[in-house]
Amino acid sequence: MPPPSNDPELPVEAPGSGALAASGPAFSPLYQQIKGLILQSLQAREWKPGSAIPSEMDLAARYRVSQGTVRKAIDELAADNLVVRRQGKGTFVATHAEQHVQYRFLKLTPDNGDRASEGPAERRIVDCRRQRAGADVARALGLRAGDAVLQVRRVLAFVGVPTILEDLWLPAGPFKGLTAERLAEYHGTMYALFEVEFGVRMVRAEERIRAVAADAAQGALLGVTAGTPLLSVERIAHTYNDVPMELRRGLYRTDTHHYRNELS
Amino acid sequence: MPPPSNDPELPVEAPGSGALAASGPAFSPLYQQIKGLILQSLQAREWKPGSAIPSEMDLAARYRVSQGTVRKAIDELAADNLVVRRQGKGTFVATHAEQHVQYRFLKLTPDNGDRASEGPAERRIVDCRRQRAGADVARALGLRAGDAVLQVRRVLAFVGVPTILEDLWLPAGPFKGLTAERLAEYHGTMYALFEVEFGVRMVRAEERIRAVAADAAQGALLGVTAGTPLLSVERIAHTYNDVPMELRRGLYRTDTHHYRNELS
DNA sequence: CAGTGGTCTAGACCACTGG
DNA sequence: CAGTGGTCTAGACCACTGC
Repeated sequence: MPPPSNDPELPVEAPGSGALAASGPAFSPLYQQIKGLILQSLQAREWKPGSAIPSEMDLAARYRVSQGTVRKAIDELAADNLVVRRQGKGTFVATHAEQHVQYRFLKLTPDNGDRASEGPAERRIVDCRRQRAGADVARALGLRAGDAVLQVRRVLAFVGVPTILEDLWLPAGPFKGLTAERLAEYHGTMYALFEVEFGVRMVRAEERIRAVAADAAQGALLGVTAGTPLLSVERIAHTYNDVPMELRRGLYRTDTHHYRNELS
Repeated sequence: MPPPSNDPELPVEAPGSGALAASGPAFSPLYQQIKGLILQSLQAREWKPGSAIPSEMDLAARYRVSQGTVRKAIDELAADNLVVRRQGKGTFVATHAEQHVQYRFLKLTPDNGDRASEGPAERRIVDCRRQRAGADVARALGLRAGDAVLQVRRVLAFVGVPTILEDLWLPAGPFKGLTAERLAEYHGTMYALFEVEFGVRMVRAEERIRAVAADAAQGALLGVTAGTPLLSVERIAHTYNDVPMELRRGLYRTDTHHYRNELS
């Protein structure tokens, strides 16, 4: 088979033939384009979280490229945690539910032992209300001030000790129908619920961490005295295409737990 | 060319031919073995930090494998930040010096703008002494309690504001001759100095983060009142082969800066 | 222009999974 | 056993760098 040869179903081809305008089109390799196409199918929920996507051979046939090219595209999707490869079985759409790694975004770990040894966290929904976004929340979520948002407040406890106090803000549109009851009923992480009930899959997040002093109300909920140093973890979680879909502010007690991070 | 065909210079071949004992040898692909060989050369400083390693073709010839196999090995080394690829130029041994990313392991960022906009940190060595390792330090560094270690204390300031107070412990052996003077003289990050002066290249680190209250002495050095919440960042940095070579405990002011982390 | 890493293909074979 | 992802090869061509 001769090189790519502009087949149907293939998007534009960008390589450097022909005179280029200033700040040229910036060559994009084939496998990147394939990655983009697969990404579109993921966003469109053509394949559901947890289920298998077509085999590399099938995708190669669909896009009229070699298996190796599809492979490289999937390699990157797997590196981005959008997809999970399982030898002998297939490639699966990543999911927060049923994933070995529960609490994928929670980096708090008990000082001795791992999180698994603690058993599941005990969760208590303190509050869940609909309100209008302030300037900060609106900016973080890409909304306009005054747009409707849902605010959730909850406490997580480990082996009976309240350890995390979290406030979440979600855009009201995509999460229409979320109530304290549904949050309380659901068994599994919040992000799993978002996937299953609202079709919103969180893909990436960034956190800003600070040390703060607990105020009286926060102290009461966490069982510490006002003034106790706490870790403030402000997180913005994104769906596909880097669209922000959640603002979360956690206050972590760090007397028996710590935030663990790997650098390389 | 027929498959691998057991040439000289190649290490053992593990594939699944022949009867295997219980808990079998666990098949190791060729490119992993090549990666291991290149890693050995890196550790042996066969190629110095910042200089180029042989081209993929040369390495393929040296190890009697195809270019693609070398490529995959180097891909992983690059993903581990041990090596940097530069198209058209070659593949280079990664280095803390002369690296675009100054302060590769420092995740503290000003609340507005990036670290570059602040200009270089002002560094002040408070102390540098030789002492015996306590139990904690010994355990972290893989030494025995009582072994000689160097302790360094310093303060980093940004635009005139003292922001970080750090205590470091280093095994005395590999860092023989390190003094406050040499630390003060050196222009560049500490990890660059370790590379250049002592041949110790830090490759990976893990951090445990907590919120603590400043005591009087710490507050004085950082210009805050006792009791101010600070981020406590305990880091263990490793050289090749996951050998721990530094224990560092930083106290970060987070009134104008934050610890930034990406999750995926 | 030669040399480097980067992309793409095609085909063979291996390891793992499940029926 | 067939089907999947994983490895390895060989060769062609492309994009980037520097002389």
